[in-house]
Amino acid sequence: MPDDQGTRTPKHWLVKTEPDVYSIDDLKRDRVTGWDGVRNYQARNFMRDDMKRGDLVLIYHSNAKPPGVAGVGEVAKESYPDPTAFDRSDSHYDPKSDPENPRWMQVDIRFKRKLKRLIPLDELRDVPALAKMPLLQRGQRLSVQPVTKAQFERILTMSDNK
DNA sequence: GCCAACGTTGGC
DNA sequence: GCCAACGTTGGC
Repeated sequence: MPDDQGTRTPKHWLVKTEPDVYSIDDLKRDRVTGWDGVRNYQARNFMRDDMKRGDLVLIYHSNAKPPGVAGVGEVAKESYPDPTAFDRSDSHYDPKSDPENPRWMQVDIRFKRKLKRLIPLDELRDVPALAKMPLLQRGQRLSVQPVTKAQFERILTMSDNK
């Protein structure tokens, strides 16, 4: 039986953003934002096929000092074409993405909350229960990735219990 | 700023 | 379909 006939259990995700470009504070200010600019097929497929309204999302700051999980959002709108791919003036412009047959898709993410403190990457690495997170696998660079409910909740605990 | 690890592109 | 060259990611 399909698990999403109105009773689908929310899934959990982690998305990366460079805070110099777009931070958790920017998301807090905007309340909802289109998660545009993703130009990796595997990440796109997660957004296009698997991210559903109400899914919970860890917001991860990459290329930061330190890098780490900064907050929580939720999927506010499911997959639709990424308009930046059609915009010649945008740094993510892709001439191969045709509005008639869009190559790149995005979801909208709504701000839920900042963590009480940023959980640095180093600290995540120290937790055995998180060892299998895609984020912690050597060399991986996926900017949209699934996490398990247990991993998600564990990270929230790390923030809230100190 | 460096560079290792990836992903994509395009010639063949 | 191979694979070298190139571009990007992202921690350090």
